[in-house]
Amino acid sequence: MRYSKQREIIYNAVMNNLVHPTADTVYAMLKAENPELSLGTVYRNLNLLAQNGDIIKIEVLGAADRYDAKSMPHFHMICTECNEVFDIPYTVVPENLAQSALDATGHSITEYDIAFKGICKNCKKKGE
Amino acid sequence: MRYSKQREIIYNAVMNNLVHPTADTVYAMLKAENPELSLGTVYRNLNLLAQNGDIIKIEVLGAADRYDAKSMPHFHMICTECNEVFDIPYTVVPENLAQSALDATGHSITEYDIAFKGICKNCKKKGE
DNA sequence: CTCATAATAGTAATGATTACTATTTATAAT
DNA sequence: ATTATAAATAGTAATCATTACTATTATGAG
Repeated sequence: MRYSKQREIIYNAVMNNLVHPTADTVYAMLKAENPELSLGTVYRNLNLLAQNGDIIKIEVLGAADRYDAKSMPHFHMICTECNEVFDIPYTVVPENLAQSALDATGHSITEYDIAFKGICKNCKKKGE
Repeated sequence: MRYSKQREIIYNAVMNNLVHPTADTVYAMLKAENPELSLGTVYRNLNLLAQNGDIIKIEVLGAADRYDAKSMPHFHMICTECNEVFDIPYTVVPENLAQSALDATGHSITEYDIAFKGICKNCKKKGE
């Protein structure tokens, strides 16, 4: 893979971002400083970086995909009030889940993802 | 909600279908016998029926939503070989998952869905 | 420095789904 | 039964996230 300035700034944008940005968010963040940047380039590089394992891609039901700095594997929860995405540690799910499913159905599970929905800590506090 | 012939045949199509059809599949199934049927009508009624609790809507990451006859709550697994969707019983997941997540993060989980991927029983047999 | 080709910008296309609007139709009231 | 009203439809256009396409630019090996 050849170096490109665009890929570098896209990678940095994801790494330095606290929230879990969508492709469009990354594009908007960078467009001001890089007016010639193309949305297609953002998509292509985010997917390349995710394939490479440099960042991770979070697929969200019925909404735009989000990208995240690479870290421990974890699940995600989307807050139904503020629409922010939060991390849920891997450890909340028992390790034998795939095995349980195999035992129950005969189908071999190679991967699974859990999409949590709820009210985040912050919104709960506000609501009181 | 007022009666409509279209809603009736759409409902029956889902109930009598063994697989988990997409809106487009339902449309294709019915179009031959009902040439004036509109795809928008299929979508609207599938969603109405799902809201009503008469059928269930299965949201699939990166693919068209699927609909299913109402039954015990359960999760779904999509086979990466044949793309068919199979049921995974609710019981493979421990009941306290939402509570574990709350304990670990402070966020209140109101619902969650698990998307399983793997190789189904049938494809596994074929592969041998 | 030169050249092959990877990566880009900009735009068009895609696919699932929803929105819109004129027309049709179910059903409650006359 | 007739009519009136509002819900439902057909058909089409619009939306939104994403990918595909193509001419141009730029990386980096030789």
